[in-house]
Amino acid sequence: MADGGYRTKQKAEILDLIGEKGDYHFTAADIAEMLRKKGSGTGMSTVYRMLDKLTEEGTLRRYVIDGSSAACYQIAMADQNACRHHFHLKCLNCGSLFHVDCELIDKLTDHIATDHGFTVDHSKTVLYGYCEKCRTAENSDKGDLQ
Amino acid sequence: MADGGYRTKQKAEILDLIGEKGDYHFTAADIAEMLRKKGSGTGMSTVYRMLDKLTEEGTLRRYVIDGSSAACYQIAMADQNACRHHFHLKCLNCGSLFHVDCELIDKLTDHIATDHGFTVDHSKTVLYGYCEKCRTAENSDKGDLQ
DNA sequence: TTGCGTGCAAAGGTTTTGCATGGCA
DNA sequence: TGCCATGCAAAACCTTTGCACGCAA
Repeated sequence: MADGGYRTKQKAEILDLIGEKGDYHFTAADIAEMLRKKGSGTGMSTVYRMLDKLTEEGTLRRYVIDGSSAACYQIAMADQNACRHHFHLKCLNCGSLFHVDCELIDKLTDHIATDHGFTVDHSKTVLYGYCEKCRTAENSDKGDLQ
Repeated sequence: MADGGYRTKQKAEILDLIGEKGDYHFTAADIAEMLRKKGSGTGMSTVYRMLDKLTEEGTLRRYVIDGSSAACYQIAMADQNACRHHFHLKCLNCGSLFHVDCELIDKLTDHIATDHGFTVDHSKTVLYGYCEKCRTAENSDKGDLQ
């Protein structure tokens, strides 16, 4: 952890929880709640300050998913290349977020860059649609729960 | 305007201002300020309610650009059918929205549906990144101006 | 000891909601 | 006349900030 500052209990706890999340995304509130459940007295502002710092350092990545008000964080993959094959699918019905590794996205990215002169940033991009479970339900029930 | 409700002065004013923005994006606060400058007494909640409704109708598209706190809106020009083979590319730097027709999107869509069990809705999906003009600028100037 | 890190509470900004009133059809 | 639309203010939310205290180095 490229963390220049002091080593504190709170930092360790937060980093631990982030590690637990692994490849999965989380919000500041998620971390705060997990801390609370663990009996830690760590406050909201500390969580935000840590997440901010880690994001600036490049350890985390921050993104805002359309529709939700709170920002999501996720461990940043080591380098750009690792992230190139990674994209996010969000179900408009149940709200699930899927992480998919796929080489086809690479082709698409290259094509867009080459033929359309646009560099796609997959860390900021989310594909919206309907997951398998909700695919059928979509037709009958149009109630949006984002 | 596929607006099922009543025709009111406020609606007309807001739609007018949105029209003035043309292809360009704006926030709720932008609209509110423009209204204020025009001497309109239209309130914030009315603006939000209109933007919400127009977004639901598909007339507008809503984005949350990473880093900024307020949501952006922009006229969604094309209809569902036209958008099927259609990418939306939004530049994170200059805010331009590009519409790109490309057969590769079909391959990607099919692949995701078949192999990942997820139906992508392209009318709701925007790929974020940097356009040709901003691509070089991004490297030299890392200061985010969203 | 130095000064970063933390906790609490308050402030800030954006968006939503409740409720009474106003205006369109 | 019915019912949607509006305005205002308050609330809800997420996030940031100020300040005093605690703790790592």
